[in-house]
Amino acid sequence: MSQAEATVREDGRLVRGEATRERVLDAAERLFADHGYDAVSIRQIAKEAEVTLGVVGFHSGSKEELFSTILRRRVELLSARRMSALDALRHGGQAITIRSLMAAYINPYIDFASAGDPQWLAYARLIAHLAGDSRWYPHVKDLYDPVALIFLGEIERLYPEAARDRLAAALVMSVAAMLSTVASTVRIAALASGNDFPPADTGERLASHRETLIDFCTGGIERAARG
Amino acid sequence: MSQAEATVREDGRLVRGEATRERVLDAAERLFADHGYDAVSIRQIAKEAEVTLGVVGFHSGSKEELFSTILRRRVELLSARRMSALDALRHGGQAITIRSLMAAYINPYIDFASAGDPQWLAYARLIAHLAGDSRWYPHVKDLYDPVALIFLGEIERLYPEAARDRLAAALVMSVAAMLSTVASTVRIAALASGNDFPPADTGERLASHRETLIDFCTGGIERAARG
DNA sequence: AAACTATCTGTACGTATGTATTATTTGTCA
DNA sequence: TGACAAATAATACATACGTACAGATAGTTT
Repeated sequence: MSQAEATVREDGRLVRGEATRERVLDAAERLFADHGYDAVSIRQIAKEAEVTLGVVGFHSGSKEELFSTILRRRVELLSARRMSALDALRHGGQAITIRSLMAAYINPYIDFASAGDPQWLAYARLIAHLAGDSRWYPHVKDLYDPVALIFLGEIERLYPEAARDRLAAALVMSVAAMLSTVASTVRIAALASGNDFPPADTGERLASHRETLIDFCTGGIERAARG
Repeated sequence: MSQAEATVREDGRLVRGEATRERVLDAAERLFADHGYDAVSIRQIAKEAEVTLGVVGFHSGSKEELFSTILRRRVELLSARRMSALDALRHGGQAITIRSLMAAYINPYIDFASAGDPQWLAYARLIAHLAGDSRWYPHVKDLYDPVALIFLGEIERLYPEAARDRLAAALVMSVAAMLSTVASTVRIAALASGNDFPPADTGERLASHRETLIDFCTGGIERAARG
């Protein structure tokens, strides 16, 4: 198990060792996002974090615990943003549309990923790795499905006549589209320009694809629901 | 480099060693699809193929060459199906629609993945791993982008007023939705049913999501193009 | 200041990895 | 049938891996 659960003390300064712990988590987050879980060694993480090997284990336990910690570290904030956006829709007076619903789900993710914080961008790209590997599905189920289920419920209210598994499939497809937008800005640019490796300013490009993504998911779900 | 380029000889029987080579490729294909490139060792592949360690290297060269070979092995057939479906549209008399276009792109993939051949299903799931890892982008660019670019050209002809990078983004999103449908049948079923791990009959479930997928991509691109 | 404990260093262990190499077998063809 | 080459087996090698642990260090508390 990982030690050091507390984060800040009363005077606001970090608890002893907490800064180190966060450097380790940040480094691991970046590396896992770049290369995936298995291609990254604890020694690489230690070097990236400018820390000795033992420190990684001390602060983060085993490699799987470290990965799980990274996943959990930001999910709460992401889920909270999504839920508060949804609550704003629910109590906004106007009727909920599928577009406003998808915007409430997608915008927090794109906001965090494109705001300039490289760690949030890394986290966003890291999540994209989870989709392809059924090994992480238990984590996905725990961390991301609860909110997804709530949004799925809202979608069902919009299309009461549509089959539930069609809507569920369409939502999963929307999530895949969202994740791929973050993971594949390079491919999008390459396809659009014909050039091989256009310069990578991921943050800006992401923001520029936000509307396209929301439109795409909106139209996709609408059409999938219609049948 | 891998030896044994020939496949069959005049009498139709396999060239000596070719059966072994295919067992190795099949085993590696399954394992890579299940666990990803880095989580699979050459020894596991050898064991799965019921072959000694040296045989893998003899027939398939290095691990990266083996992976590349697996990717290349089926792409030609997949691309050919897509192109002939597109040609049928072009010379079919009727006007091309975005839905028929997406069906031409998606159907061959879903056909292969759901027809019951476990190796094609493995290949289909393997491709889903490529999207998240920029390390394989050069292969994606060589193997899959050429056909994707042709379809992108057709999409542009349908929406001449739409920005090209919006259409490119929408196409990449469609591909992501397609891949996730194969990779995430479990998650779809879990979200739809509320149960944790519904029984996995991936082939059938895949086929049942075909229309939803095509509808989703159709509606998504339509809406993304409209802006 | 002294005792204490969280944090960090350095190193070691056992195992697994990708690849190369050397024998041995097996099929093929002159 | 005998020679040759392709195919398979067996082993070795250097390196990297995840993890554990004993000792040193430095903040904190009494």
